[in-house]
Amino acid sequence: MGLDDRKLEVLRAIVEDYVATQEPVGSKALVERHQLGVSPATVRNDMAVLEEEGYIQQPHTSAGRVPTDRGYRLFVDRLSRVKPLSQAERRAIERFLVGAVDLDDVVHRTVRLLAQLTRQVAVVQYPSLSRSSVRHLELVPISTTRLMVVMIADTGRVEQRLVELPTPVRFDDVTDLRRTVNEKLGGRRLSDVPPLVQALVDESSPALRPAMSTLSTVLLETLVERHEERVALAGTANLTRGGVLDFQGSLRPILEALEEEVILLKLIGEVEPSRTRVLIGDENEIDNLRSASVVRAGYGPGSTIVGGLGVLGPTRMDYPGTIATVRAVARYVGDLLAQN
Amino acid sequence: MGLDDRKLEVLRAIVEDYVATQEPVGSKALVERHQLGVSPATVRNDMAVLEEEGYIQQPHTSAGRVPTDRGYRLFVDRLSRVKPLSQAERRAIERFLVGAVDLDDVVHRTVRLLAQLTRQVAVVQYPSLSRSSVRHLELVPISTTRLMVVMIADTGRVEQRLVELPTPVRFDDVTDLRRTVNEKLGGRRLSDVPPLVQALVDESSPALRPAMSTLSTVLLETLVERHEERVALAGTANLTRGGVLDFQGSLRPILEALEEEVILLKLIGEVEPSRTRVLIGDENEIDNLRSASVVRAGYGPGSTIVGGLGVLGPTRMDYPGTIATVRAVARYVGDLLAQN
DNA sequence: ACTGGCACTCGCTACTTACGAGTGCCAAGC
DNA sequence: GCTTGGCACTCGTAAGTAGCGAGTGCCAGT
Repeated sequence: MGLDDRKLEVLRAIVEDYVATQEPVGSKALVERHQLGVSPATVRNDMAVLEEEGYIQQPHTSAGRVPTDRGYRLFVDRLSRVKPLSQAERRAIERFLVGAVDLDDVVHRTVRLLAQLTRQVAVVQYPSLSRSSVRHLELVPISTTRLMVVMIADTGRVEQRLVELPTPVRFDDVTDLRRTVNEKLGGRRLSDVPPLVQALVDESSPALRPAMSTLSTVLLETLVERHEERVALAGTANLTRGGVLDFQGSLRPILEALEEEVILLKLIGEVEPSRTRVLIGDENEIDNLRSASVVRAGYGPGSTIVGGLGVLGPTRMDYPGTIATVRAVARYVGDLLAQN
Repeated sequence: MGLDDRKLEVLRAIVEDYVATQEPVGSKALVERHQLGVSPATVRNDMAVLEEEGYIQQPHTSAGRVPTDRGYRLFVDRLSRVKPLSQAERRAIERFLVGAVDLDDVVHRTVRLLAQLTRQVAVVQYPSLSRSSVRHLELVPISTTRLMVVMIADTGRVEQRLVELPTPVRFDDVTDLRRTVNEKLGGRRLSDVPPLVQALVDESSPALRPAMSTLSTVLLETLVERHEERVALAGTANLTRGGVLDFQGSLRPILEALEEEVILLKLIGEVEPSRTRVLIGDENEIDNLRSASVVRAGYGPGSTIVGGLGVLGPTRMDYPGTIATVRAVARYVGDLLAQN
């Protein structure tokens, strides 16, 4: 498959023009807007080859060409030049993130920032508990048979949950329980907690065993099984930009997918070390999102990764710009977390 | 304005048919589908009057009639028969809400339930802090200059926030601080807290005064100013039902409004004692939502109200059904909270 | 290998026509 | 005096037609 330099150049031009205008691009317009140094007829021949190879496509016989998912993929992998952030963007990021008081605050600001900068739907995963360690476990007696357990992770995540005890406990008992769980679990990675829990019960004094038993069940539920992961979402209104043309006619499936936390996690949470990842249309595993693209990156203090963030938009998307923004925001957030 | 019984009956029929079919309803169809006992011509005369009074409207000269906001209002106020919940709905509510472990859990389940039952966008406000009392304030030392303050309200709300202290404190100091704040603030209504805070600082020992000072600033910020109120949202995908016909062409403004927590609060949070409230189209204060209707109710244990919940949908909405559902869900949630 | 020329395709717009649902009005009837 | 059947009228929608033009593929010439 002979894709010489000019053909690649033509593909790049098609992608750029189509992204900018949202209209199928023809040979004549291409030659006019880019300095390709050849005639429309030549471009047409190149386009015919590109179409044969599946990189572009005609919506109807007598229309211009539109990139296919495969075309975007090639563009992203080999043709897109890195687009440095504008000064304004850098400033926006800093202004937005400075003054966050809280992990919650950081996450919310970040997700809104991302949505605003990319003009797309933004998703930010909270630092994953499975990649966090227990900093402290606090037990707050609410009544003699009720405890509020608060887990504070080194990533700043805080989870709390009410525990209904089978037997009443006294104040001193709570102190006991608190000391025990912190001794055993403090500093541990969340993912290492489950096997330790049984020991927790075994080693506690007989009188406290029932209490410790329910307590540890709840701990497991809360920390490992249930809201293990959380996400924040913003910018759904951006889906309506560009008419209903993107997303093959209906926002329905997209909105439905975005309602499911599980799906968002799958989308944004499966980050591999330090790479920015782009999923284009069909490459997406979720059926409802086959007409969308995702750009995601991992973030975390230093070079470790504690969570993912990214955006979702039409396949017809400004990839270079979006990738640059997502990457930059991920880095800023990582730095911010490192300061704690 | 002579709106005799038959005219009202005609209006009701128009609303019901239009809601069901989404199409302007004509005199002939009306007579066929409802037993009005009169001829189409008579109905036409009635419709002319109803139109003159502003209750209905013709999209175009030669089309049937469509209710106006005013028409829906009259319908809701005087014409709609209460529609009892189906057995299936009752069961759904119970099944959905049983087994909630947590306030967060309750709110999330509720909002999804509401969205599913009404097939509309659902909004649930967390129990308002301003209507809550402090049950307990926990201070967890993270380092010598850092505290995690956790506030547990009687409504189940839990708020936490990291505090950066100006001076290092020892473990005993934290115990002191904890005792003091709980003595002064425990059991107080959140709305009564601000005036008490100054006393808190004044009465603490000189050594702890700087720490107490920042602590109380943060308390004020967290409890009163900042996330004072929170909301959960679900069912945005339901906006796409019925084409883009509802909402005068674009989902844009709606989605934008739903992104703003402040707006959601205004929408759902301003509940007055025990009444279910319906806002139709223009009655809505938020410009972006002028083409939508809101049905909301307050909820809380017993007859007190701690928060609001409701749904948002097209003005062309099944009001009786929606009202019944919102009311029922509010009651169930209230009962659930009462059990704590 | 590139280019200009050319016939061809086909979606889009504009225009016309036909249809029919729905109306308002009026004169007749209960 | 309300109700009713009749009837002319309006007007949005659907279907059909024509012309335009962007864009193409192909071919012969350089």
